[in-house]
Amino acid sequence: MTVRSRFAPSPTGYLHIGGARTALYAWAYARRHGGTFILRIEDTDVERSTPAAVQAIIDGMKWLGLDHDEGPYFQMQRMPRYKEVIAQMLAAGTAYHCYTSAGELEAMREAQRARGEKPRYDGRWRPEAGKTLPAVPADVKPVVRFRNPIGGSVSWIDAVKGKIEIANAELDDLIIARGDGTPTYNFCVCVDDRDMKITHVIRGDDHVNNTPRQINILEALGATVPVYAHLSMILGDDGQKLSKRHGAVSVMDYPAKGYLREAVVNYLARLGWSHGDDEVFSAAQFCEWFDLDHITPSAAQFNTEKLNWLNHEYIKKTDPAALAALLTPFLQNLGIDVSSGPAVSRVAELLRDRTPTLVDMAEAARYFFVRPRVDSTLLAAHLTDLARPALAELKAAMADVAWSKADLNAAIKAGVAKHALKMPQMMMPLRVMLTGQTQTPAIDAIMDVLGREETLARLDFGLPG
RNA sequence: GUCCCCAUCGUCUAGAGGCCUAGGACAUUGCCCUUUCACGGCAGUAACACCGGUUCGAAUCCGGUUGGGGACGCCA
Repeated sequence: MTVRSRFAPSPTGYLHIGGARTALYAWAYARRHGGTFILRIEDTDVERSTPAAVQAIIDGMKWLGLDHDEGPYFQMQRMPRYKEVIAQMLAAGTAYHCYTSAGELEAMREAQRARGEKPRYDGRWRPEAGKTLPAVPADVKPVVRFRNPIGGSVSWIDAVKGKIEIANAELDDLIIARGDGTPTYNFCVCVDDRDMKITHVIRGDDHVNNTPRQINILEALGATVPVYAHLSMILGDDGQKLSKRHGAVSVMDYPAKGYLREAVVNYLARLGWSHGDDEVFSAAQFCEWFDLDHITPSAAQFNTEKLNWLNHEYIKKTDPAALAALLTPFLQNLGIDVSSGPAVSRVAELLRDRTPTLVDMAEAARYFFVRPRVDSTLLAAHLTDLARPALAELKAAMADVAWSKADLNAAIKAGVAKHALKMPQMMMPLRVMLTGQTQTPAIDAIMDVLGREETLARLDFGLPG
């Protein structure tokens, strides 16, 4: 059997982190088994669906590197097909017209809730042998309802959660076509999954309750029931549910915040799935390893600190030239003119080990391109009278020292030795004068990257004579 | 209210009856390295929600309790 998996988002907003993980898993499963990954846009909610959201989903998947083999299919373009199937079901008696108005339905639910019952349709228009149906009202456009089996139960072996069984008594006759004739979600999913020969449905946890209904419809259609794998939700950093109000983040926020694709994919892959003790692995490796058996059934809390760590791991491994290309837009965002300073790759190489995101790196890189304002109090805290003559001598010596890290280092050490200073007494004032701060990479390396002219220019600050 | 799901260190997780005095990773603490800060290295703190049962033996199986989450739309 060839695996056919799908990602079927509804285009009502950006691709959020939970959706991204769902897509990643469905994609990886297809890749793992040499199968087909299908993108299907579930846009039957005309009110809320937008072309911008479709684009956002496609952009998000593209950034993550999740390529689809088929689609995108749009449900709105499959209307004739749905109507055809509805007509067949009506003819076969697996569906029927219901003239109960929306208002009546609401009242019914209200009464049921008041009685402490589970709200559901009471089946008043469901045809039964020997049953007299109400008179058809003239002013109501009927909906079409699925004729759900009455007795017994529906069960399936969920690839993540194990066996789940739900009594048919819990299910009512759901609406599969609205008064205006447009089909509804649960029905479209069934027709599509059947027509597209989906073998594995990997989707969010919130669909567990829809699954028995879909299985019933699939069976009424004479279709094969796919394997279901329901993924638990991702909680926010604070353990709260992710929602629009509560930091539901778009995947595209991550590149904007300076995260690397590899890190986000790796993090998402690892959030809710595991392969022994492996933590850092590529998308390709993930595709080789991914299986449904090692997906965690419980909800997972997003942990930005771990993402930061992972991102840093990837940044440390990225070569300076590639890093420079990634970093440059972030520098420009800070209003930095990259042509005004050293090669970005040299800066990136120095900063690589110390900054977990590209945003952090860009901020840390500022003084390489923009001469810092040196706080006199800060300088005074590190510049002792003992060091002044040594620094002045050093500056003079630097006019002709060979401009390499090693030679600069030697010159500094010579000064330290000659004036019987401790290393920090020399290093710290240099650091502050050169960068305006006390936490930076090695001083000789900074000078090397900054260049003779710029270094000497900066050493004018606060130095006597 | 009804139904469904979930439950191992603060967090992500390993674990599919003995390999577990519960392993890894992030975070955290201490030490080392060091030219500051990092990086790196080493060490430490830290968990099987609770109660019963099955078994020679349970984190692992079963039941219940508690806690958390989800679903009950002419939304998807």
